[in-house]
Amino acid sequence: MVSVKTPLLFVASVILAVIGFFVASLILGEGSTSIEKSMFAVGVILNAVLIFILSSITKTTASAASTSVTSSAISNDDDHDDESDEDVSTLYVGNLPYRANEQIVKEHFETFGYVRSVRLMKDKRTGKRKGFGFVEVSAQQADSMIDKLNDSEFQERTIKVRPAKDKVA
DNA sequence: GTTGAGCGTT
Repeated sequence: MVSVKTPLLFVASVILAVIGFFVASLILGEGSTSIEKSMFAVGVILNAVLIFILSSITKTTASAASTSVTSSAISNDDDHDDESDEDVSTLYVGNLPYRANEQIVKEHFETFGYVRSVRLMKDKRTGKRKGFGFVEVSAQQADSMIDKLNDSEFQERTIKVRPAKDKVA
């Protein structure tokens, strides 16, 4: 946002400084020193900064409409996490075997209902699975799937299935 | 290549 407009401010300041320097040469006359001309140019730069701040505040308000239009065009999430169509609820599943991947977990959950997506949490550094994850299922079948899958056997382990905290649509 | 209670990611 600001980082995009910062080069513009720099270029504008330089241009205005050059213009201000020559304007100062005309106004102040031949007897003026280069310091006086430079001070005039500094004043022009400060004006440019002030105009930039005011315009940025104005564009922040004005860009709200254009941003909403742009964001609607940007928000084309082609991923599998598009929740705009289905009514899904996220389930927390814990005590998973480390060797279980997302595909086998999804297949196991699909035996009891619709599964939107499966995300098994991994360590950010090593990338190894941490033994729990989140499964987005149909909100209509969520309670039924929890009842069927919680404390059930999966890969020689008793998994825990509960409604996920926070991020609930 | 190991471990075992846990509520995360863009």
